[in-house]
Amino acid sequence: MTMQLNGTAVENVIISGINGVGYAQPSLEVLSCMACNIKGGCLAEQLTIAHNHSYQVVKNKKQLEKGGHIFRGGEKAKAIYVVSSGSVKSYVLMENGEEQVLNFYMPGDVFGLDAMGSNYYVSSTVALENTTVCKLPLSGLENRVLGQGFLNMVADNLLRDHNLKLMLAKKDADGRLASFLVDMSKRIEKYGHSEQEYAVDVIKLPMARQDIANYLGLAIETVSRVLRRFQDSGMLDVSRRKVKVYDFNYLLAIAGMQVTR
Amino acid sequence: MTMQLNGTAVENVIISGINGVGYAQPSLEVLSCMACNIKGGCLAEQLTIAHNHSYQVVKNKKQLEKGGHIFRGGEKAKAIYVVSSGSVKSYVLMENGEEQVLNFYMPGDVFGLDAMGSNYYVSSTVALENTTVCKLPLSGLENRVLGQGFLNMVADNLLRDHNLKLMLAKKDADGRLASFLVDMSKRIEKYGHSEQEYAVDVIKLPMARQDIANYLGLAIETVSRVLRRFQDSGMLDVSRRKVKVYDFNYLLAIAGMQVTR
DNA sequence: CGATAAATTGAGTTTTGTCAATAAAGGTGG
DNA sequence: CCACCTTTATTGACAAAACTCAATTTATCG
Repeated sequence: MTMQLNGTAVENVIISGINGVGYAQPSLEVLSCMACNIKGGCLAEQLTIAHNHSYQVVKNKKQLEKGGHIFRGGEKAKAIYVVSSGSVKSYVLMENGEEQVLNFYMPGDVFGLDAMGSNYYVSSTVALENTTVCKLPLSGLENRVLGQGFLNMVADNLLRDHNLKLMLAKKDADGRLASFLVDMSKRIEKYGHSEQEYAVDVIKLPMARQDIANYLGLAIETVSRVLRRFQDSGMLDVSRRKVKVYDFNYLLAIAGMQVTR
Repeated sequence: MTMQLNGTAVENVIISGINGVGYAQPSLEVLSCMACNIKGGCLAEQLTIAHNHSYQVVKNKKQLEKGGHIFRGGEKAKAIYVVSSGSVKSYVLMENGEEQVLNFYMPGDVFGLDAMGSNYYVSSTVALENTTVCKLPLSGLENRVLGQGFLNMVADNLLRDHNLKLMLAKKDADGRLASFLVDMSKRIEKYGHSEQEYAVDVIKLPMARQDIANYLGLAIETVSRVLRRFQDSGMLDVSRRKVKVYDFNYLLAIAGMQVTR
């Protein structure tokens, strides 16, 4: 069962760690890895396997409602998180009260890495929709043998940052929006939403226009206007938070260079 | 002795790994860790200590002339680097031939992390001045026990990226330049250049104006104009690549929020 | 169905980029 | 050591892009 408190449900799933096997508690599996829709390469699995010869592995699955915070900047903490379902944004509050969005996290993405170096989070994270995340305590992480999965994850995070830099340094708003849409499209299909509409390049944006604006360093009006210009060109169709892309190559051309592995 | 080839000098320093001690080859120490001016926390040391119970650790110290490349995007490689002295920039070439500068690396900074996840570098790196770097082969890294130093390093890299995002997302050029100067100032004093002029907030910029522009996503003319405006306000003095800061608090105010540990 | 929030659209202003010319610095060879 | 040349940086005038302010339309939620 789950406990409702402050809009989040917490369930501790304890898995006996005997050489990676032994997932034998069906009643607890509702929110555990077996039910997780992350296809392959979940960091939690990597850390579990690296760790399970001597300890039990505790995984905290948290369900969050839209708008619920996972953690806030300044909080003392030592854990990283994986998005299981839904989506998350991370941000910092500027001195003028505006928020700068640092990243969006989709299923399979790891966030909270900035706490690795210290005991405090620098950014805040909030669910953009009803979301499930998997909490991975960092205590003892420094003494574990880390798998290639961990290194890949770190590299992925750095690559994504590189891409965001390319987005932000790109001078015109068109390029930023195009890059953003290409990135979102890739990250959505990466974990294979099987609904039919995702097969025809339909991008479902979980975040508000203001979030996109704060992410790309643009005014919200500029985001609207660029999307309209894209639509008027016939390249895509925008209806609120659903973007149907008809000419993905053109979108790529406007986006320009992307850094990939 | 060092060998000159293509503007780079390569020296392999082999250190017998016996529980972290045993640095007993004085003739080889010229370019090795003992002579390294990185004060504390060099990643090379961290990896050495973690590794040296079973293998010899080979460190490749490379001397580069200004303009010499450490690696280029697309190259197959598995190594990360630490700046020992001098400075380095990383960049990617855009399809129009312009380069987007991704980062500047000062003594003690680790670069090349984006190769961790694959066998290929995505960015290119070049020395901004006469520079010494320390090469750390990545082969076998995934099976080592990683220390807190490694995690701190990764977290530092992510934090720096966060700060760059804040810089780039900041709408006005003044804020970007101020953030950039604050960041450079901090990173220079971090490793304590002992020359007197560094004590009075003198920032020696190792990169060209065009590099700053490509880094901040601005036109080179805008960089010049903003620096002149800063100078006209009396806050600082610019003479070519030397910036004397008289009112650091005012610079901080213009820079706005910075993410720190 | 109404109220609140989110998104779009328009008009005018500010900022930044582009193009072009000039100035200053650094390197090279006599 | 100096003159020349090349590179780097600065400055000005204009054009283009993006922001701000304001009003309107469209969703969302109770």
